[in-house]
Amino acid sequence: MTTMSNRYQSGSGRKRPTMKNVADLAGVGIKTVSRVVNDEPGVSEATRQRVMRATEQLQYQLDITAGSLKRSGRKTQSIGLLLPSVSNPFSGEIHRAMEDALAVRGIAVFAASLDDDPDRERKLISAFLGRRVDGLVLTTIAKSQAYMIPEHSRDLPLVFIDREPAGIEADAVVTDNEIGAAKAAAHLIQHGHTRLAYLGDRTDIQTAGRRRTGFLDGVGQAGFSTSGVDVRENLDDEEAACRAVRELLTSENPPTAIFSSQNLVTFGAMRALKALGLHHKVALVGFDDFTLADMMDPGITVIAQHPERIGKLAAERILARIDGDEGPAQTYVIPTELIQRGSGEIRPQADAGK
Amino acid sequence: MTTMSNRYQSGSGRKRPTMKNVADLAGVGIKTVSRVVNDEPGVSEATRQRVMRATEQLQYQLDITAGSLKRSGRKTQSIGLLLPSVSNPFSGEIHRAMEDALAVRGIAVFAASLDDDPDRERKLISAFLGRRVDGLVLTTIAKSQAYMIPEHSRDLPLVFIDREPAGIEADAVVTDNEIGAAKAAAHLIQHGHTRLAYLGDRTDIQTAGRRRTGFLDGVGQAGFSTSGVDVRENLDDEEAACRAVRELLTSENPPTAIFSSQNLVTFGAMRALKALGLHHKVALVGFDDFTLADMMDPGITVIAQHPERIGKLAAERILARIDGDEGPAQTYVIPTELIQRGSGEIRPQADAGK
DNA sequence: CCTGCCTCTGACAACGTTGTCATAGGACAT
DNA sequence: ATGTCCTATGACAACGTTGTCAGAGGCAGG
Repeated sequence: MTTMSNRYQSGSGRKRPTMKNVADLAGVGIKTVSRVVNDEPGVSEATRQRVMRATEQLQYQLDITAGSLKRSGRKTQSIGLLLPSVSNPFSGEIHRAMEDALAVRGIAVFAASLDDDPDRERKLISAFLGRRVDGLVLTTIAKSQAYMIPEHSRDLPLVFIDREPAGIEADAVVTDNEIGAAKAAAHLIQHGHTRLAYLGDRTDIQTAGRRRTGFLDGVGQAGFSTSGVDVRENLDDEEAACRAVRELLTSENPPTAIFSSQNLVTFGAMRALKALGLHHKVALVGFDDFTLADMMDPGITVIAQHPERIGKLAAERILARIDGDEGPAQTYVIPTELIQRGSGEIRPQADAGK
Repeated sequence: MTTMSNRYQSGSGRKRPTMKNVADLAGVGIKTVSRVVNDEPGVSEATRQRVMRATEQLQYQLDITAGSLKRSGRKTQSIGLLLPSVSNPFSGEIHRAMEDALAVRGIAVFAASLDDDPDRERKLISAFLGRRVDGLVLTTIAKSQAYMIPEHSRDLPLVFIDREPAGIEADAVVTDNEIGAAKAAAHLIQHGHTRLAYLGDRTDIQTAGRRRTGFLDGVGQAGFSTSGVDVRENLDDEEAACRAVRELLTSENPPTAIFSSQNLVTFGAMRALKALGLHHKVALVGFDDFTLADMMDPGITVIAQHPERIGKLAAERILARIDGDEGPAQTYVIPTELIQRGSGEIRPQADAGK
C-alpha cells in the first residue's frame, strides 16, 4: 500500500470518485485519466492499463455534464423530445424509434408531454433549454414557434414532428395528412357512398385541419360537392365523438359512411355504431392505425401512419443538424397507407338510417 | 448607448448569454444575477427589476447543469426512467404519471427502453449515471441488481417498478401479481371450469413467474389439483401465443378456459380462438387491461393493473428519497382489479374441443 | 460622534471536466 | 556530441454556476 495522503476510499464511501481520485490512485495526472476514459490517443499502453484498473477499482464514472461545460461545442449528449403525450401509443412508437437511432451515438432523451397546451409547450421547451440539450425534437400546438428563432439562430438544432412549425424555418417530419385523408374519401366514394361524414379533432391542431382539407378535396376531386359532407369538429375525446355519431345517424338524412380523423374519434364512432347496431351497415375509415383494429367486428379500415419512420427520420435529421448540417430547412413527408379490413368496404345500405 | 467594451450582442448573436453578460448589462455583480434568477432573498426591488429586464433583453436562461456542479447536493433536477419499452402502452402510462408528479418539482425525465435485455440494463443505467441524475426508477431484467449497491450506498435514490430487485435492498412499486392471477383462477373455477390452461411469458421475467405461481395457487386453493393445468410458457410474442393456443385446443383433452399472463399473449389467444371459431365457447381471462378490450366480441375479461398508480407512487417515493428519506426500503403493492366483460364468464361447453 | 447591527452587494474559490500548452525524455539523423 | 522531432505526460486556465465571506452603507441607540 502506498502512503499517499488523501487516498480515495472505495466501497462504502460517501462521495462519488472524481478524476482526481483515479489519477492519484493510478499515480498519473488528471489529464491522462481524461485521455484514457475518453479513448484519446497519446497514452502508453502501460499507463492506459494502470488507469483502467484504477477506474474499475473506484468504480469511477465520467461526469458527462461537467465535461460538457468545457468541451468544444459544449455537447451534453442529450436531446429534448416533446410529444403529444408519452402515454399515447403513436407517440410511443416515435419515441422508441428515436431512442434506437440516438442510442448508437450515446445520446440520451428527455421526454415530455405537450397535452396540446401552448403554455406547457413554452415551459417544457424552457426546461429542455435549461439543461442545455444538444437539440430539440418537437410536437407543438402554439400558433407560432417564432419565439424559438433566437435559440435556433444560436445554432440549436430543431426538428418538428407530426406538425409543421409556423413563424420559423426549421426541419419537419410529418405524415402526409392531406393525401391520406383524400385517399379515404376516394375509397369511400369508390364503394358507392355519396353521403359522407367527417369527424374531426380540435381545429387548432394542425393535422386535424389538414386531414379535413384533404378529405374535402378528395370528395371534390371525385366530382362531388363538398357541401354534402357532414362536418363535425372539435371532438376532443371518445365520448364527444360517440355523441356526434349518434346524432348524425339518427338525423333526417344520415350519412352512409364516416371518416374519423384520429384514434379517439374512431373509437367513439365504433362505439356509437355498435350501440346502434349499425357497425355492419355504415362504413367507417379511421385515420391512424391502432392495435387490434383487425380483430374488431368488422375489422377497421384505416389510413395508417408510420410512426417508426417518422421517429427514425427525425432522429437522423437532428443528428445531421447536430453534426453541423447547415442546409436549408426541409419538410419530410411520410406517406400513409390505406389498410382495408372491412369497415371501409361496407356499401351503402338502403335502410342505414333505420 | 453605453460604451462598455464587451457588451453582449443580443439578437442574432452566436453565443448563448451567460450570467456575466446579464450582470454587465444590468450593471451588477454576477452573484446578484444568480440571486435574482434563483429567487433568493437579499436583493432590493430596484436591482431585481433591473436584472430581470436584462435577463429578458438577452433572453438569458440559467444553465442548470453548470449550476448543479457547485450546488449543494449537486442536484441535476433530472431522473432516469428505465421502462420495458417506451412504446409499450403500460409503460407509457407509468411514464406519464411520473412525469406529472415530477414536473411540479421541475424534475425532467430521461427515458429509455430495457427490451428485457440484461446488457441494455447495465448500459442504460450507466448512461443515466454519467449524466448524474438525481435518482433512478427502474424496471430490470438481470438476475441481480447487486451491482448497484455501490451507487445506492453513495446515496443514489433508487426505486424499482413492476419488478422487485434482487441482491439489493431498495424501494419497489409492483402490481399484486400473485393475488391477481389467483383471482383469475378462482373466477374461472367459479364459472365451472376444471380444465384450465396457463399461458406465460418468458420465465426469466419476474412478473411472469409470480403470475404463474399465483394462478396455480388459486387453482390449488379451490381444491383442484394443479397438475390438471396445462402450462405453456416462454410465449414471447403474439405469434407464439397464437400457436400455443391452437395446439392446446386441438389436442386430446382441450382446456375449457385460458388464462394469459400478459397482453401480447392475450392477443395471440384471442386470435387463435377466433380463428378456430371458439371465442364464444372457450373462456379467456387476460392479465393486464388494454384499449378496446370492451369492444371485442366477446368483451375480454381482464385482471387490470393500475399503471397510473404505480407511476404516481414511484414518483412520490423517488422524491421522498431525493429529499433525504432514510427509512428502510419498502415494497409497495398496487392491487389489481378483475373486470368482467364476457370472455371470462363463458361456461364450459360440452363440445368445446370440436 | 461612535457603536452595533442590519441590508444589500460583489470578489473569489470551487465544482469536475477538457483544451491548450509546455516540457521531459527518447529516438534518430547529422 | 549536437540538433531535431516525436511521444507521453501533466500544469493550468477555463467552462457557467453557486457557496462563502467580507465590505459598504444606512440607521437606530447610546
